[in-house]
Amino acid sequence: MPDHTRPPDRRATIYDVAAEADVSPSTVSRAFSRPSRVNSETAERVRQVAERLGYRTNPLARALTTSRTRMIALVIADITNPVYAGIVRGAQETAMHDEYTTVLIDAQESDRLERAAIERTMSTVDGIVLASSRMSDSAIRMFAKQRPVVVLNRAVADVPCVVTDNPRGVRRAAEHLGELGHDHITYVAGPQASWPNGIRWRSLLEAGMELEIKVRQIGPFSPTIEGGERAAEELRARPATAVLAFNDQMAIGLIRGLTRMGVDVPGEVSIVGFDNTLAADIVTPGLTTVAAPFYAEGSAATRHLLTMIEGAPGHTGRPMVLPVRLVVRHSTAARDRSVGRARPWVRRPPTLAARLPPPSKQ
Amino acid sequence: MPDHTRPPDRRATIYDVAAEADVSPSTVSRAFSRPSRVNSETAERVRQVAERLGYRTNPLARALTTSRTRMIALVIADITNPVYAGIVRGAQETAMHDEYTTVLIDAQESDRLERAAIERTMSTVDGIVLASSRMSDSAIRMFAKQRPVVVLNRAVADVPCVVTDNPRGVRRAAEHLGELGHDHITYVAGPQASWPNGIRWRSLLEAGMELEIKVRQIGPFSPTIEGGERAAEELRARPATAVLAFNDQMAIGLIRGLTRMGVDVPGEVSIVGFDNTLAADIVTPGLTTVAAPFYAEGSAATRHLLTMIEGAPGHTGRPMVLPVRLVVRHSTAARDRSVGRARPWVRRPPTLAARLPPPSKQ
DNA sequence: GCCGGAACGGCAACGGGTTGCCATGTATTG
DNA sequence: CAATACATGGCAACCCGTTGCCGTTCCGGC
Repeated sequence: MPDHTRPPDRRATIYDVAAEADVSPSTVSRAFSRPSRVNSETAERVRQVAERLGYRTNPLARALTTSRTRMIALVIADITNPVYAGIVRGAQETAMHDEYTTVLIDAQESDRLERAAIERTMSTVDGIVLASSRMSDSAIRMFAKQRPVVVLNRAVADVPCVVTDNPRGVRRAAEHLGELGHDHITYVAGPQASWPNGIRWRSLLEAGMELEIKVRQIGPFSPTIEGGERAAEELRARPATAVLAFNDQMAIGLIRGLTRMGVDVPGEVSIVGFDNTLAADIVTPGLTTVAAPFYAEGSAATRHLLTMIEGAPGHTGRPMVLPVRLVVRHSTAARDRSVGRARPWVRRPPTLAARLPPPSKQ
Repeated sequence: MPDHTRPPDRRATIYDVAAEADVSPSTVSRAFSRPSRVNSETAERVRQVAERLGYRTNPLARALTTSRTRMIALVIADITNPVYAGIVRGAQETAMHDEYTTVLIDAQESDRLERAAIERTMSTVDGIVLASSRMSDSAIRMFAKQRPVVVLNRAVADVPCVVTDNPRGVRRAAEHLGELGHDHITYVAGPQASWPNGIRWRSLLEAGMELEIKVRQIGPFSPTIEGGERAAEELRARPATAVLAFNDQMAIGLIRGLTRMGVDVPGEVSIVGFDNTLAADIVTPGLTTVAAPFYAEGSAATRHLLTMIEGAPGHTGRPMVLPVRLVVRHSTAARDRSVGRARPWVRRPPTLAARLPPPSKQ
């Protein structure tokens, strides 16, 4: 016979409470999980005893039979990327509101790590939000078969997805540059494996067609400040007057690289970024950029996941699309028509900003 | 009698594997958790069958008996603060290396939220790292009684702590400013509840004593760019030539605010920040700042926590101290002696950087 | 006074592993 | 060759709740 007298350091269980309140363990269980199923006076007594004994129901034991842990996993590609802070906040607040706990997994931009981490975590969570997954579509679908999954920032067939309105963002950026007199936009590409990178380029192609603006692409480069600086060097060989960068980090790298080369931003080259991270507001000149609603992304994806967990069918048709907006700052300006198209950049003494030190590692 | 023929969608259990491999469930269990306890050929066979059936041991079920979940909680004060990215990385990589999963909790700078989240999570994790906790010492000690806890960026009696060498960082900053000819340093304070804020000010008092530099404090201000801008306004009434800010965000706000007021940084005022966030390298002029080893902090705290979980006694003597270094950029310069002490700031036309727009929300 | 049904509480079988203890068979030792 | 030790594997209890099912009790209605 199990001995349910407990040493004082052990946490109280329903058995301890049951013994003390002189009811059966099942009654204690029901007093908490299905109060309507038990006499209100009894329930009250049980709750009093539980309180006195410091009883808390053990979520693990509960999960074992209900197979619900009230935990969800949020997988992000790179926690050092500030973009994810808002997403995490949105997801976590939404989850917390429904009394779910969020397990954050940082995949460190690695397909392999991402898979391994998910595999280890999957059985302990009720569902998964994949923000900017680096895994293949088929891998994602495989996970989606075993647990509710919502994909963020990417469209995967047969899996519920939440994306931002990349086409509209690109379109707005192109319009803005067009209005400033630019008739040619260079897209500085990020990682080829990145889904947003692909759709941004395609959207630019389309927008260019409609607005009668020529477009071209250079890259891919790493989606970092260093990547942007490398792109600046490449731009030296094939100058441009208007640049759309894959993200803010790269745009900032471009500003730096160009400025250091003596090219005036926005005087000679206009630059538009993507994401509207805090840094866009700090860099000189302030970066014109397409702002995405990160908090709303995390929140929407999580809310959708929670409804799926509650049993609703995942909406696997078209992805849910969230609106974006263009934030105009000082990195874009009217095209300088005095400068010839063929060789617009003249060597000139570095401007103030060119005295910036080379980027140093954090 | 339990029927262990399983529908194909259910995950395989040790019972399925046992039946298939023609051994008892306990042998399957041991084949994974204590391979030495079972014949190597048998173990191999079991593993093969398990592989074929796609068996994974259910961590919840395991936790129920072992009361080890191989999960740890990492509680941070504010995920939108880039400072925590490195800490999270360090913690997570260290945990992952030992096959632990990290549950990230964002307390959103709220004592209440922090407590509630920990309370809900505590029973499902083996230990907790509190990075910049906003709770009271006694609340922290209470949690520490129930689970292994390591505190980061704060010293709490009777609980293992990991801190950075704030005194040395402040000292190095003061020396640097002293060498540049500054004989007076103004400390721009962050949140009073913040432990680092207190120790930084006390360290500055001490350093000032030794180096014969006068010090004073203004604030507290919110530890954000806006807070820094507000501090800049207050500085107008009580000018300074050298400022040490609680963190980089505030330092950047100071640079902005002062520049907009027509004050030259570093010509008229030298500014030093704390943390060496990415933004310190992006702002113009580049921010001189005290760099903390975030990754190492997260890593060290986690490693210590893991040893405690494995049964080692927590080292509750002096906190573990991690080294810092001063990163000199362009926000500090020799004191401009042509400017009078009493009223150093002359109104003058805004410099280039003063054309910056006011800060806009993300 | 009898009957059907609701309210309430307990029993016992799970869920999926872990582990102390014992039984058997084999290897080692004197 | 007997005695002992060790290697293996199975039994069954246990971790801590949850829940289907059944027995009582009590109530209102006829």
